[in-house]
Amino acid sequence: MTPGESQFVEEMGQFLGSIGMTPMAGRMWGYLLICDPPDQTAAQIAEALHASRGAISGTARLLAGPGLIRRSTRPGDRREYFSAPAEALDSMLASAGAIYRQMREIAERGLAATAARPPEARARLQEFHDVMTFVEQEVPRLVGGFLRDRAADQQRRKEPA
Amino acid sequence: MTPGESQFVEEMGQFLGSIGMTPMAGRMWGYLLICDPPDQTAAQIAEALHASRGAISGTARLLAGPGLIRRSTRPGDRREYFSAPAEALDSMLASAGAIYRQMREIAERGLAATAARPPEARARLQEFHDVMTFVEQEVPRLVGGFLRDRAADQQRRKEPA
DNA sequence: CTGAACGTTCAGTATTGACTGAAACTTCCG
DNA sequence: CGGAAGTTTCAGTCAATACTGAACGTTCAG
Repeated sequence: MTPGESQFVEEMGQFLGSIGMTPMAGRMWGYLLICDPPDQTAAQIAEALHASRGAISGTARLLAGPGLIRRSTRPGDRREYFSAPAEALDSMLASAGAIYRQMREIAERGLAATAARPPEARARLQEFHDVMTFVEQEVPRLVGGFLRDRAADQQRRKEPA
Repeated sequence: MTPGESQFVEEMGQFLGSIGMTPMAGRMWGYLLICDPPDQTAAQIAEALHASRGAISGTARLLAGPGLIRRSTRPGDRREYFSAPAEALDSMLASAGAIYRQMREIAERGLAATAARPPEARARLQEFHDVMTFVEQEVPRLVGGFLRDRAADQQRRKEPA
């Protein structure tokens, strides 16, 4: 990796670390976005990131869970290959959607807990809940549409009329 | 606070804590969403949350920065009042937008750092960048529209034709 | 079967950082 | 000018947790 690439990886680490994931998850995800070839073994990643194998193993589970990376194997090759495929963006934004869902659910429990209160005391929480509900429904739809359009564009570029 | 309300506050704390904010920020924000009256002094909040005044002070700065809460004063009253007004939702979603902006910026630096690479090696990062750019632009617009419609609805309810 | 390569697990470590509580600062009243 | 009420700041403490590195389990080659 060039210094610039290394800095990109590190920035991804810091950023994802700052929003609740581990720094290593950010580094690994960032590295898999720019590495060549796109499929890398755990050992390659560990060396590139100067990290222990244990950290890679744990982080791989973390990222594979929500579908941010893909694990694949090859016939006659015992090693496991990791990659950050294009579909991962769907997964990533779905995870982001899960955040909104959680907030909506918390708001619902809060509304239940304040059921005895006068409406004006619950108005703020109610609005919070309504906005979360809206976002939870509409944002995935919006982004899904964008991804579909984009995929269609690229298809069209390959097979021009 | 009833046990149910207290649990809601705690859940907000855990949740915001899990996505990069401090637990105290979540608790304070949650409490301000359901407290009565809606304006509370630092001392009242500290007592309700069983927290130190120092923690409230620091957290108040943290939340007031991105506009999640409002600080207000009253004539003849040296105390400061905090509240989580409806406008705060705008601010909150704007902050969420800031996350997408940061990711876009990081992606742009990454693209710059990999400028020498062949296009297919940069495709994943490019797509990531494009999606972030789209989300950064369109999500605030979408939510803004919802909030505007909602405000209009409530206005209409107050002044029926 | 032996040994190597690979992956996982887990105890230990080191760092981060959230919160406390006391001290300092500011503002207003008598 | 005291003094009280409110707020901020900051050093210290404590818990959480990200990562390391070694031991273990597993799969395949010779």
